[in-house]
Amino acid sequence: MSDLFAAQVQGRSTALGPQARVLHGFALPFAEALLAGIDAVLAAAPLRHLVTPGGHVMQVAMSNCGRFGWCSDRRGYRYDPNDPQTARPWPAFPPAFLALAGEAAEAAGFPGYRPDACLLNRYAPGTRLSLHQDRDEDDRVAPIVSVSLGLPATFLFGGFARGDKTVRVPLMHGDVVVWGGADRMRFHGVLPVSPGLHPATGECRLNLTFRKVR
DNA sequence: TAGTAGCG
DNA sequence: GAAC
Repeated sequence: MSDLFAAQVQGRSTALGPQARVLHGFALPFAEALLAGIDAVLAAAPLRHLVTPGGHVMQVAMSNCGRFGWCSDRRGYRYDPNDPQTARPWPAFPPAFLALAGEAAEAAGFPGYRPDACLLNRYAPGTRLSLHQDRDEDDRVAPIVSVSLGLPATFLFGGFARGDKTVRVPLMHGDVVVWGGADRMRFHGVLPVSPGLHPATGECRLNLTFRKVR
């Protein structure tokens, strides 16, 4: 068994790599505040389906909050301080977002985390996100903090080339995945979400992905 | 290659 | 899962 992917369970966390881990249930105490924050963000910056540079409509519905928002269109991927749909700045971080992101990062070995962007993803049943790298940030060392809410999903965590072997990580409501440093540029994705009904979110999975763009 | 179609 |  490879020690990189050995997935050693230590209490309520599972190692996916030297600087990548799953914090099981870490966001549960924050869930109510996070969901309220999501509602507020989406009221100002509605979910939308972005188009990839290849011209395909993404299955995941997205929005953003924070200083920068991740955007995609036929011209490429980028971070924009404004919502292209409204020409207005993205909503500020709800306070609970920053608290959770900082505490989760610290628990995973990244103290002093100060994200400046948060991508909101909504996965309806059947929705997937194909394997990719987060490579549009200037800072490629600061961790990604990914929070799962609602319906469960299977996270794919791979290597540094698309074709590398992937590990399947079951993620439930309240789980947080943190990867940075040497593991920051690993490919990752999400398998199609199975239909279901979750008390917190209804018929969908919600994901918050924090990044440090600058 | 933040995706799909199409074949084994 | 490989090819595009």
